[in-house]
Amino acid sequence: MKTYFHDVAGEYVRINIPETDNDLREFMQWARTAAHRGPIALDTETTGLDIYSATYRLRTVQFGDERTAWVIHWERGGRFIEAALFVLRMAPRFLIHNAPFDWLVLDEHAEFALEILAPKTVDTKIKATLIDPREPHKGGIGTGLKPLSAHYTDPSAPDTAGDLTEVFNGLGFTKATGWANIPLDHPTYNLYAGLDVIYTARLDPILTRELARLGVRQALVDYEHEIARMCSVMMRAGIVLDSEYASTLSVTLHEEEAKYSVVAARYGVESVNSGAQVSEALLAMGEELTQRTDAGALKVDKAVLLPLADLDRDWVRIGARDPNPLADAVLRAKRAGKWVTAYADTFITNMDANGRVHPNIQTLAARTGRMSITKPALQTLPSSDFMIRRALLADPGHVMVSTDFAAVEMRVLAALANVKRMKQAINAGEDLHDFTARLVFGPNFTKAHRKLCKGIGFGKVYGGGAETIARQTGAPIAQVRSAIAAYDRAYPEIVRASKKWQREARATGLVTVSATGRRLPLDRDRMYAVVNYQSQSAARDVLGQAMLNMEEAGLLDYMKLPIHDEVLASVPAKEAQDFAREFERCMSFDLFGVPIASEAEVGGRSWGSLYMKDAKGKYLPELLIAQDEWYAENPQAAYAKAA
DNA sequence: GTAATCACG
DNA sequence: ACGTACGTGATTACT
Repeated sequence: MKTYFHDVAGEYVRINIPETDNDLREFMQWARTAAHRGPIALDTETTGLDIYSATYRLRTVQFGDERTAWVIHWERGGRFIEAALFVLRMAPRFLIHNAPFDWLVLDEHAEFALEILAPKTVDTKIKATLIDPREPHKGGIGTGLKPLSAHYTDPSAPDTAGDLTEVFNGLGFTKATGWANIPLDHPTYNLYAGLDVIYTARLDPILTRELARLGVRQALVDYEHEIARMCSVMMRAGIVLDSEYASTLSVTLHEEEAKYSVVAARYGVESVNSGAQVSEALLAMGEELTQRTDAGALKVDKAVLLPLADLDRDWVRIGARDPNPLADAVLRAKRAGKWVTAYADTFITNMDANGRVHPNIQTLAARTGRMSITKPALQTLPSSDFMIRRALLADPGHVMVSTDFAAVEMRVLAALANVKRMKQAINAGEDLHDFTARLVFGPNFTKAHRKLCKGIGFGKVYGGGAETIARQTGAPIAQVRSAIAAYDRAYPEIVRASKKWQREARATGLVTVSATGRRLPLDRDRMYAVVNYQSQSAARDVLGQAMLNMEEAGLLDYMKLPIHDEVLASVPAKEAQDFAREFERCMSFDLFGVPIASEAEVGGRSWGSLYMKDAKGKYLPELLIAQDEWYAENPQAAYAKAA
């Protein structure tokens, strides 16, 4: 046995690295006793974060309590693996910091199913995030093991991951290659591997006390563990990539980017992504640029360039002027460049040996509790065009179904603020913006009036003012101001709720507490954002409730992605309509007297098939048949779709 | 590392 | 006293 000692919060802790069968027996004996005392902290060291890459390896599994850690060298195989598996099976409770990662690592590389480990797990990151979801650079404690340990248990806690980068460099490795190549018996590597579980073990009771002190209910903690487990199942399954299509798309977009970069170069712009070069060249061509960025540079973003290129927001010729060829080329080169690097190429680099991508779903990413999806960023794929989503496919024999909530943030706000007339309108099944326009402008309201009322509704949910609403809707500022006043008279409860939430937040240390007990930190100079935080957070929990309903209904294995107000699923083609009704049912319920409603759309094999529509939202049958393998085999369905 | 930009709900 | 669009992820340029 190799043993290291280390000072944690003024106390010596022991890190054991078993080497012989006897050492392993001692480890298992410790585990039996420790499991009786309480949960065992658990962590893994691996070759990196790309769990599904072909060369990925699990290197060590660490177990521990507040004073003792055991680093089990999984990589040595045989008895080491047996001992680790014994404890994984035997212990009834585990503490893991950021559990989804270790669940998936052990599921994929230790054949220890997350269905078994997840119900035994308490995730200290979930607990910490429910106390303060903010990262340090946004004014919070942070949610990583290092900032949490420094804050709660030991100010001198080492940055175990960060410090290892220097160790890697000293050994001739990089941050990227070190995790795979550092010798298994390296002292610092083993010491830090062990310290991580000790810090996790010390964190948990403190976080538990803190949650109790703040009045956060255990039900919220449990619910977040369920959501994390469900998302881990989705991450593990992944999504089929049409790799041939993605490769072709990559080439096409690279060519498009190159073609328009050549045009831009004719006007002296060497790099279309350089704002300075673009603005200088446009000024030289006699264009006027008036808008400035926060830092004072001339703004040359899409909103500025489109009018110069005589294009509307849908990139259609307006006919108001001669298009500026440089503005046009920069727009097209930048779009092609972004789509290929951020999407098409990322799909290919993230693909596993089975042709699937496994996105990383962070279940509590935003301070409002919203989830985020990275590698690839599947929540942000272009929706104006089918071409990127076309690369992602339903499972073999399946088709894609997407189910959306109907205007969920407005409905949630009506429920939270108990907006009487709004609730009546929603319950009566009326179009909310029509209803509002009638209240504000009378029975003879126009389409422009409806648009303005819709904009004001957005303004309420986002906390926007008259200027922004005027800019967004194109209505004159005076009309916007009087319409907002009329809106506030029609729905006085929203103003009242905003004031109440702000008052309560000031009294509880700039934290507004959501309907589910989620703590949402506010910025002192942006208190108006409280309406947005409440609506966005409640909408996140409406999605969470719907996800729980889905698992209850046996739909988990069909779910692919949560996208804020939408769930994407892959379902057997023959039963797609039945599945669609089931997803709608799971996403429909009452919230404080407001019906939360949803609508499912059934597509073909590719996600993109749900976006093969014209400007009016009508499906394009020829495109469906040409681009989607399921519609190619079922052309009559494509024509029925458009009818 | 910061700024700017662009993609989404 | 007044008014403030909200929340993300990813890439590129530039210091």
